[in-house]
Amino acid sequence: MDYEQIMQLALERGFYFPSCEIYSDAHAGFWEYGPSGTSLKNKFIELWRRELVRRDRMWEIDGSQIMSGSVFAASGHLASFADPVIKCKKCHLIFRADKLIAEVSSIVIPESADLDQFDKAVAEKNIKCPKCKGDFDSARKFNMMFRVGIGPQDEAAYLRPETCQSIFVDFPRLYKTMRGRLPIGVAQIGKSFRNEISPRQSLLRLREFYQAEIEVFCNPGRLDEIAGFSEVENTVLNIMTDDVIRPMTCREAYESKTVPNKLVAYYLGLLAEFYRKTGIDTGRSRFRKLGEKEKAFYASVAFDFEVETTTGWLELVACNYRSDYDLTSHANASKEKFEVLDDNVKVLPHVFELSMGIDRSLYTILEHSFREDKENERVVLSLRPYLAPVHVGVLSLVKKDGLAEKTDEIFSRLKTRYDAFLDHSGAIGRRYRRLDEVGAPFAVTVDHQTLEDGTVTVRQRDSMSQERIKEADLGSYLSASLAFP
RNA sequence: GCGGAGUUAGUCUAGCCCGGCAUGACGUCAGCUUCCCAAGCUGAAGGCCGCGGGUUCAAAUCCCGCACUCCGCACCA
Repeated sequence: MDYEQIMQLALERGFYFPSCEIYSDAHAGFWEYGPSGTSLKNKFIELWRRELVRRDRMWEIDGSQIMSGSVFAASGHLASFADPVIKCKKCHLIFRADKLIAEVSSIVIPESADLDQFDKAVAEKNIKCPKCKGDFDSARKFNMMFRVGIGPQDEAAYLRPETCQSIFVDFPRLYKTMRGRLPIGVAQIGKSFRNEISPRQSLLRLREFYQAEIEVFCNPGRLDEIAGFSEVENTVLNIMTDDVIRPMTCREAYESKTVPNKLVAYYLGLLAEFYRKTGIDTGRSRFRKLGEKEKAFYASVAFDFEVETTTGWLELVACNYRSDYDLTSHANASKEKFEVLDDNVKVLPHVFELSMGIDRSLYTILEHSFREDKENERVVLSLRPYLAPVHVGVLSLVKKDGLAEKTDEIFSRLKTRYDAFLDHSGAIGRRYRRLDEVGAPFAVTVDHQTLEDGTVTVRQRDSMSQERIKEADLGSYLSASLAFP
C-alpha cells in the first residue's frame, strides 16, 4: 500500500477529504474528517483515555483555542515561533534573515533580535540576493501563529500553536482544587494551529490539527520514585541512539541510563503499550533520542516516537523533558505562584511532556491496517475491532420472505450500543466487500434459517469465515469481541 | 516561498499536441434475477472539464493570472 491508495480510500469511504473543497479559495492545510474518520478518531481517543489518562489517574482538561498574547509572550512563541525573513525585491525569493546574514558575512544576529538589526547588517555588508543579485526589502517577521482580533478594538490574541500552554496556565488552579500529588499528569485533546509555509500530504502536515498532550508535573528530586514502574518494567522499547535501534525493556533502558530516570522510562512504556493496542506495527517504530542540536530549546532530554510509513519515518509523538522552563516563565510573567508542597517540601515542579499528533497517528493506523487481499479480490482494513468505524454490518441475505423485516428488528436492537450499519440491497458478497473496506470486523447475516431456529451467521472480516450463533446471544458476542483491551 | 509535474462525475481515466455533441471503467441508486462472498440483465442519477480573465463564430483543448494536489528544495516547537 502507499500514500495514494490510502488517500483514495479516505476520499471514497468518508475518512477524510479537503476542507471547503467546493470553493476555489480553499486554503491548503485544512482537512475534514468524514463519518468513518470521525468514528475512528473517537475510538482512538477513547483508547488513549483508557491507556493513559485513566490508567495513570491523570486530569483531563479542555482549554480555549484562542489565548491571550501574554501567554505566548511568556512561553516564548511571540519571539521565537517567528522567523525573521527578508524578500528579494527583484525575484521575490524569501530568505531567513539571520541565516543568510550569518552565511555571507559571519555576523551572528539572534533570530529574536529587533528587525532593524537585520536591515542594518544587510545595508552595512551590502548583502544582495544570492540568486539574482537583487536588493532586499526590509526584514519582517513571519510568525507561525495565527493572530486573531478580539472585540471591536481588534485586540491581538492567538490561536494556540500547541495545546500544552493551557495546561501550564491552568496548573495552579488544578493543583489547588483537584487534590492530587506529584507526579501528576494533566492531559488534553484539542486543536492546535500553525501557519505552516507549505502544508503537505493531507493529515501529515496540517495548519489546523489535533493534539493529544500530556504534561506530567513532577518533583525533580524524586524522578526515580515511580509507583507504577513495575507495571511496565518488562515492556519493550525500541530505542534509537546514534543511528542504531536497540530493543530493550523499560527496566534495561533505565538501568543502562539510556533514558535518564524511571519517570521517563515509565511514560515511554505507557506510550509504547498504547500504540501497540492501536494496531500500528510497533516492530516498525522507534523512540529516537534527539541530539543536542535537534532538541527544542526548552528540552533537556527528548525522544521522538517515530513510525515507518510509505512516506518515510514519521514523528507521531514528541517526548520532551521540559524541566521548569514553562512554569518559571509563566510564574515570572504572571506573578502567579507555581510552587507546590510535595511531602511537605516546597518545590517548583518540572514537566515531562508527551505531545501526540492525532491526525498522523490515524493516518498511520490506516496505512498499517490496509491490506490488499488479491486472492479474494478485496481491500481490507484490518483495524482492531474496538477502533473500527463500523462495528458490525447487519445484512439480510435476501429482502423477501420476511428476512428484511427480521433484519430491521435485529438492527434496531444493536444500533444504540454499537456502530452498526444496516444493508439490504445488492449482492451479499458486494456488501461484505464494502464492510471490509471500512474495517467492520463483523457482519451479521439474516437468512431463511434465522426464521426457523432464531440463529444468524456472523462473518469475520479477516478470515471471511462464518459461524452460526443464536440471535439472543448476539449482544454478548459483540460486547466481548468489541471490548477495549 | 522556489523549481518540476498535475487538476475532467464519488474514484480512476480518454479527449488537449491539431479548438467543433465530454469518453470509458469502477462505484452509487431503482427494478428483475440469483441466494453466503465484487455474477447477470434493465434502467437512472451524477460534470459550470479547479477558479477567474483573454483570443475566437466556437475553448476541456490556445494564451494570461490565481488556487489546490503531488514530488524535490527550503522550512519544521
